[in-house]
Amino acid sequence: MKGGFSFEINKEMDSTLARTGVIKTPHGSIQTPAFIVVGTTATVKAMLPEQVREAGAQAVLANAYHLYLRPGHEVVEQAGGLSKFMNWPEPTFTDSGGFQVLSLGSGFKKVLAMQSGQAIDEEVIAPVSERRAFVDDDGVTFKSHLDGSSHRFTPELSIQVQHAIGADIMFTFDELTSLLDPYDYQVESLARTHAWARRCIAEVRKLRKAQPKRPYQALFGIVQGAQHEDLRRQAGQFIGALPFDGFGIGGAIEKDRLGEIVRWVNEELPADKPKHMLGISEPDDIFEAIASGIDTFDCVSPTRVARNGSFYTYDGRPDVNGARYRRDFNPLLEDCGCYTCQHYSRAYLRHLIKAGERTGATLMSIHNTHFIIKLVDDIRASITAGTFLDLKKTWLQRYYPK
RNA sequence: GCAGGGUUAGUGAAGCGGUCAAACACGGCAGACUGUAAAUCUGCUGGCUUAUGCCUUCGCAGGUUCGAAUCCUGCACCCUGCA
Repeated sequence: MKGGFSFEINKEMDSTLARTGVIKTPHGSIQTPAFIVVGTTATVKAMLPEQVREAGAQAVLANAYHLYLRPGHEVVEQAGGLSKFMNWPEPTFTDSGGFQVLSLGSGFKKVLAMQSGQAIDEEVIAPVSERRAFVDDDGVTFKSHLDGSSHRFTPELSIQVQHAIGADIMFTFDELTSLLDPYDYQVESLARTHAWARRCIAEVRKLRKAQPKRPYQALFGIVQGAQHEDLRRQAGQFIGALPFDGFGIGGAIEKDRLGEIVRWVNEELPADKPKHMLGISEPDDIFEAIASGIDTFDCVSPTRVARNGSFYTYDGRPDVNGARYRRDFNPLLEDCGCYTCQHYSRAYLRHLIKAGERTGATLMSIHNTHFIIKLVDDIRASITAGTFLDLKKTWLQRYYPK
């Protein structure tokens, strides 16, 4: 226990790296493995905090870059911190803004999906003239997506912003590369991310010393290295040797090799600290990540996809906009315990989404969030019961039929 | 009754002799979405289809022309003025 933060492992599997545990933070505990719902701008899009809670969420992850731009991290600080500001009295995380190095930089306007074997052409990396984020060794210059104004993020500023926002768990400022960046660039970028990790630690020490009465805010170091085993292991060793409270595994990962890559990293990282995987939530990825030692993970997908009409079922992820649902008065998923499925039909939800009614986004988000959290709850229970591998096999066979 | 204006694909609306199966918007259909520039984006949207291909379409009927959604005549309906 360090100032209200701790991680305790309850059950470890023999045959895989999967485990259950509890992360304790000043705002409460997280039973792991856990899906952390994304609330980028201090709100889970289209959902009230009560609905997020009722869907089973234990924690929310917001974004430093977005809150720095609007409303300003100092506003969140003055409000009493993220939890109080957004009326989410449970644990919170903040991402460092590292993702925006890619999404506004070389990945600007590009699909950042973790697909392998796709056609590789110039279209996949944004030309420099179109980018809104530019990296150098000291930091990143962003052009705001809101008004085009220039902003400079450094590891120090990211930590200052995250500290002001007041999340229980912060991440180091890292550079997220594209899978398509050449090896030489991955090496260069990794060195930069490592230098930044040290600077983040120095900065957080300074802030803790200056404000000793604040609730403890944990800092997780991020491991990069793309799809290269040597780089991933090197990164795991380097970041793992630094005094972080936990770790984030991020960056470009070929979907098919997710489990393998996470295993490399987790073999290098200290086993007794929590591991967060950034940006995943597809069922197969969830099973792979957890089997490879991941304790928590976050993703925009369940809520983003919900707003566009897709909903999770045990048999895949169809789209309610389909004409076949026009007169389908069944719930999205039979026997689903979520509020949406208890009260609304596919026909109604299809109508709401088609009509652009915000309630549609809300109800769809409730279902998808509930579904993914329920899946992770079931996985957690299966690890405890020793049936994880059975669940993994039967669940995935049904969801992804050949 | 007189004088103008109008009638284009599911809807609205461009086009005003050939390059028009007909811009564009919406709607419809299908697909995408993995640390949220995402209530967004992409494709298709007369029929048949492998098609640089054929067939049927621009109120209705007829005509001019090598060629008409585009010009002329008649008819039908709608709108605006004046009666």
